[in-house]
Amino acid sequence: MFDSQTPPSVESLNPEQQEAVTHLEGPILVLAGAGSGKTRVLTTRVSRLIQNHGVPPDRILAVTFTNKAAGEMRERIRAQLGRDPVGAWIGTFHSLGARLLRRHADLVGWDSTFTIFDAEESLREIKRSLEREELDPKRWKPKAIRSALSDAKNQLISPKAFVDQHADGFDIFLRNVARVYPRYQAALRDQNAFDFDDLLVKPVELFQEHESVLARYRERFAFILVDEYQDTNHAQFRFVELLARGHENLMVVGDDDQSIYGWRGADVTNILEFEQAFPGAHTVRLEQNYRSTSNILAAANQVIRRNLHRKEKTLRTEQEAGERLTLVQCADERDEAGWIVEEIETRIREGDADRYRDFAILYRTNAQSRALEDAFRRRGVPYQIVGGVRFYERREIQDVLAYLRLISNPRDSAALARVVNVPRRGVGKTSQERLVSWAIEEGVPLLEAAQRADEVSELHAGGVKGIQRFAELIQRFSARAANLSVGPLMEELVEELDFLTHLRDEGPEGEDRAENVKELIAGAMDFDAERVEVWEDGPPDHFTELDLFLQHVALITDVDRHDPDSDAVTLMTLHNAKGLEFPVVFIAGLEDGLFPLGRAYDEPSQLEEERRLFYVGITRAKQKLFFSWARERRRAGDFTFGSLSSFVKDVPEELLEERRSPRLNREKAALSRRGGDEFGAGLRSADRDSASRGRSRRAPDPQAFEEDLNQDLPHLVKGERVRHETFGSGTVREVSGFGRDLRIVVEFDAVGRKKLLARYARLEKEF
DNA sequence: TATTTGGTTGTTTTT
DNA sequence: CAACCAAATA
Repeated sequence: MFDSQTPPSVESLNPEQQEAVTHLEGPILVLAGAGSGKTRVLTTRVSRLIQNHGVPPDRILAVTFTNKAAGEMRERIRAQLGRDPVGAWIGTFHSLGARLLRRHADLVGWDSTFTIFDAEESLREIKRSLEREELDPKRWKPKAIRSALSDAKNQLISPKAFVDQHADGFDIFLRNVARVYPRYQAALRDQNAFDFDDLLVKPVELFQEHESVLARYRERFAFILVDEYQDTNHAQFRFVELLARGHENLMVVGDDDQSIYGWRGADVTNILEFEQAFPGAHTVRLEQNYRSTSNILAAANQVIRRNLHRKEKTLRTEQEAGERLTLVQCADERDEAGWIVEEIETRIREGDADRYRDFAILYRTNAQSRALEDAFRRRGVPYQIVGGVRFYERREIQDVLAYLRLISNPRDSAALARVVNVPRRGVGKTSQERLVSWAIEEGVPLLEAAQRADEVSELHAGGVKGIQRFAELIQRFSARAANLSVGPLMEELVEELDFLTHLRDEGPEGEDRAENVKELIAGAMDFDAERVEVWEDGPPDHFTELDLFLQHVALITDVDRHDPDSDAVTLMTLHNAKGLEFPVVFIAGLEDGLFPLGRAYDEPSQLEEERRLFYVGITRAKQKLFFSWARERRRAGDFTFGSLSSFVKDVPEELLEERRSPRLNREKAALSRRGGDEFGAGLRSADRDSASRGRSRRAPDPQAFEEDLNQDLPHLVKGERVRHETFGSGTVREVSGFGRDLRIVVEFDAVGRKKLLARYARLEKEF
């Protein structure tokens, strides 16, 4: 579009875009609706700052939501400028945080060769902390603790502050979190590790506690731009605020209607109250959509206007109406998947010049990908799944990475624990425990203890040998890492461990695992440290390429790995679809209870977030949008009957074309032919398990399903008196959701307030 | 110490 | 219907 045209022209931009692009100094908020060309605005502004205003690229800081977006931004700026904006910092909050910490870790009490713990590793560490506090990980769910810790960190609440606040509080859960937090944080420090949240929190701490450092970066980053501002949390806000105060040359771009990360601490008020936080801020609204047909856009507008808490805006388009949206009713998730694949093939066959890569299927939960994947496999249609079981989270990948982590950071005990017995070295659980306690007694790092395993009297001879062999190997590779790049290093390591053979011996999945490791090595081979880190005056010599590689893989996401050039249908969650666009989009699983999720009915604000997610999904589509839902779906092992999502009911009828899957049509026809006698040989194999439960005998009428769903649940009303088997008598205080997800809050006379799922609680009315 | 078994648990969404 | 984990076995 721009090619290498310089200086970047603003003539092809609309007046609002021009206003944003040519804005020079002071705070500015760009409310950019979906598909309104915000990336173009961001890149053009950066290019112009450099080209027309002589701003040196290294005075610019741009924050994006994904690494991929950062890469694209840099690429487009390069295209506009005709050269790379050398020295400009463009990246995600997390990668920029990591970069800062590489330089200043010592100031916050860490070492610059720190390791980054992913969510899984941090969960293990929390378990260890729980055990050390003698709290039962069964009773206190590590995941719940992790999310509480994450919330605390995102609120910039330090361990000390958290303890002050909750250690003597009335909430037992928070009291326990207060016991774990300091332990957990100390464990991270001992291992010279940060978790994801620390990458945001610690830079803020760094700035707050070291004024001169802050002053330096304030001075340096004379222009700051933040994309997807609606999804920033408090820590991120502080990060930006600290840097921008003073010059306040801050441009934030976002859309409150696309705020979908509230559950992980994102705070919409950041965008809603930007003008208060930065008085005198200029505001520009981009409401002209360049992406979707007017039918699609009209649907999006109608859906989102049901939300009460938003900045009023309406997207416009000059595009023609295009096809109507299609709503398809299916029998179950297999039928749905089959129908989608079929439809894709039909559209390609009929040659609307569509390629596989023009299609995307979006869904609410990762679990839904399974049925879809099966259907694509069966039909031999190329697809790529983004998310779900993430590549870097696979066990074999994590194992190889754990070796590398330990090689790079000898204090990483978590990594040691993970692989000291992989492949088997005869070092079982008890040996490991003995080694750990010896290390603690002697006060030496775990890896040193491993080297001196022969001094640990309680260890068996075989164990000692295994441990020492392991420690020796790590040491040897640490030395190699200094002057060997990652690819070859990893290859040598895997070779030495005979890791691929080890994997292949494991069973049927072994070959796949071996392939994954090969892919990892291949990736490491073309790893280019320059992509991760730009050191103005060359990399300090205590960093190896390995260190940077590990940082890179810790922060890479699945969306980053999405390859838009391969000709395959994209399957991903609605969350992952943010910022992307496709000519044809399917939104699958549009049933109440699934999308919106049942528990979203607890809180109006949660329901609004779900609706924004739906809005994000709709606005991904350029030409054609499909909705699908299934009357029956297997979820968590058992069958669920569903009804059409209430969200779809907000889409005006005249925009919708309704269809049934061929299978439903056949069943319906068969049914009416037999005049209501539903017994028979006509059932297809997919129905058999449900038939065996005697369910598919019922007329497949959605209304009937709905009623059936509720029939054995008591009809409960606020204020009513009920009786529970164990809790005794109480009064109904709150009723939300319906069907399977009917939830109630009961104030019990004896035990107080409880949240219950009616499905399980077996409440009886009391008279 | 390693492997198998059986029971439990859980499904939002992710940097 | 997983995947994960603890206890029971080989």
